[in-house]
Amino acid sequence: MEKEVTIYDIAKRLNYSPATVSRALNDHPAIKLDTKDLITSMAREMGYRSNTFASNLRRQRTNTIGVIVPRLNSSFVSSVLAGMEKVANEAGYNLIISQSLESVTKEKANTQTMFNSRVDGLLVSVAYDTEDIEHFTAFTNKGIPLLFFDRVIGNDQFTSIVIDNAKAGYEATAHLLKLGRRRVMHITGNLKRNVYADRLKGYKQALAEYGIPFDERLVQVTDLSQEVGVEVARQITRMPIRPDGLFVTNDLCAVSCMTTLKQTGLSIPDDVAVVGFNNDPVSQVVNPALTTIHYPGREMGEIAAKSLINHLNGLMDIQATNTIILRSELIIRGSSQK
Amino acid sequence: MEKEVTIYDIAKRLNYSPATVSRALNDHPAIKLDTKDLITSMAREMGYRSNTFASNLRRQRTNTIGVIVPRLNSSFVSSVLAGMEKVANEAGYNLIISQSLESVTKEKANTQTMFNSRVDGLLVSVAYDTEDIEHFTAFTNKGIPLLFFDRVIGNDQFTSIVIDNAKAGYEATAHLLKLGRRRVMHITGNLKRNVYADRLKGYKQALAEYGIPFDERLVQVTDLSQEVGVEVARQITRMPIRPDGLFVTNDLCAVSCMTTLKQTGLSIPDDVAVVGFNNDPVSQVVNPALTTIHYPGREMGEIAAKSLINHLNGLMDIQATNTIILRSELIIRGSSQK
DNA sequence: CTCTTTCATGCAATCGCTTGCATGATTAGT
DNA sequence: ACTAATCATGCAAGCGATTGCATGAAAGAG
Repeated sequence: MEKEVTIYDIAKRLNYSPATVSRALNDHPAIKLDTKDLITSMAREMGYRSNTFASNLRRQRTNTIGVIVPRLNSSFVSSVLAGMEKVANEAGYNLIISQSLESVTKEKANTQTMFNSRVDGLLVSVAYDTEDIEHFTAFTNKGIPLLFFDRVIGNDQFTSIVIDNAKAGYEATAHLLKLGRRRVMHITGNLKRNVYADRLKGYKQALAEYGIPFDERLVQVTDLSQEVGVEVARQITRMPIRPDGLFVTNDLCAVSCMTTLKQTGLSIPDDVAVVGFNNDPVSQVVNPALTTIHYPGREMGEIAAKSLINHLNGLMDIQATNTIILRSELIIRGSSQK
Repeated sequence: MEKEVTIYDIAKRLNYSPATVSRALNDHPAIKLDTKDLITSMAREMGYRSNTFASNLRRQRTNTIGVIVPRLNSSFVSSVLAGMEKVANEAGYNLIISQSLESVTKEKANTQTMFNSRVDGLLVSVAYDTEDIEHFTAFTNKGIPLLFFDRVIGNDQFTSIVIDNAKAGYEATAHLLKLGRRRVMHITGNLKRNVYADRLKGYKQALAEYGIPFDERLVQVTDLSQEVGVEVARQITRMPIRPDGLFVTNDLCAVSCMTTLKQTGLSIPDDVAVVGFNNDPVSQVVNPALTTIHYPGREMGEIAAKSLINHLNGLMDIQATNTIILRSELIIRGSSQK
């Protein structure tokens, strides 16, 4: 176990003061070029590594961004994180990531941890049952920037990055209606979450536009799990008048529903045309391939991280921006159209 | 923007010394219970939050674990991370996560960052093209525990957490042979990686056991991407004597290969029986469902994190353990057997 | 050749917390 | 009642890097 090398060691060795060493290492303009070279090369030679804590302690900054997501093991979330990590890493920031497991309680605990870790900023996609945002006020009080993505909180004081969920919901539904479907069922999640509420809005709007009365029995609020898909399929087969279209706001759930429907002898898309959401890898491999909404996860992650970092570096003020909307896209595949 | 509360503020307010406050907050046995209560409640009242940097700086410890994975957006990796996060969080550790994007260069950079961030320990799954492990010696020199999982480096000085890839490879292949298949093709990844080398070993062993000569033309080393799957399918259709079995060491690749084969009119499993690897969600939804090896990602993450943390807390010495092998399992589905 | 700038560097305080050692106050032991 | 042991707390020295201000030397001005 070697001893840790500090700027004092370098200073002593070269007969400079620690101050000069510190400045040289940070490329301070007041230091002669020769000196800088000398110091940096000696630092390398001695195996110096800067002590982030001492530095953070002194400058009151951490170069760390906190990320809170509902769950880590989802294809969408991992794309988002991949995007964030890339951007953050390039900008010299670290990411500390935690999952709320869809519970506010855990979300609050995580928020507190992030707060204590003194992250420079926070990126959040809220849990399934988050209602208020009090646990984030600590951040705003301290002026720590906070940015919501995907699952956002409808609140003017925070910047959000989302797709136009209403438009996506509209397009998904309109697509089915355009194909002549008239009884379109809609399976979605907790309507407190913007993403689901907005998609429902789009669904209703499309119905209205096609002159079809809204039937609330065709809308089901669920947890969008794979089990729910199976359950819904069973219900459908038992219904006296079956829906001829199905818009599920999650691909995994849509797929499990679709395959169950197929097993019971229904034909996709003839009997029921299905549209999912997210463009999860499964949507492409299922048979027939699932029509879905492409959700730009990676881009969302990149933009979220970039916005936050730009703000931190004073290049941009996210307070000024209220909402950033990314482009989403309907991808038509075999589950809705031959 | 409020001012930050420190233990000095609390001390002054209660007429104690900062030392006592510090001890009380850390539940030190030498402090009277009354005093502790008094101090903790005052801390809460004043909105105190401990300064991790000052603390880390002083104790030379970070309570942070670094994780380096090849890529974030894979179903397997996200399960692993989910497991790690859960365990780490419960034990009061933070995770800082970065991806090598399958490049040693980036892996080295990430390693350096982790080193500078002074993580207490490191969990690594190496990149596709990592050859040597010199970039990790800095850790061993400093006595920072290092633990490899999944993609490990065959080196005695490090602890590894893996599944028995040879056994899994054997079972996958033997399954196909047991079904009467005689020309089993094997699509795999870089043989420098233990996971692929071992699976190949298992493949060979099964062949030997069934008295089938090894034919190296039936083994292809690829990057296991979805494109490769398509490519391989094309090759197969062009082959004069087609394989009747296919063992692909990645579900996504297997699935894209399988669907392409189906498109060209071949029947699965009649013409070609397919076995994948990982039990990725896609394996269940594809038609026919893909026979695969269940890879316990979540468990692997949990065990990796737990082992590291136990080691850090002195409850266990990972130096003593060389390899931890998790149970994997062949899941037989329609792609190999009706 | 003297006086003012400019340049390169050093001094020393500071960030907030931890901890070995010292100390005074209780309590226990005989 | 007197000494020893125990307890609760305080003192002060760090941990390593940063930075406003000061300083001595070199360069430029007249």
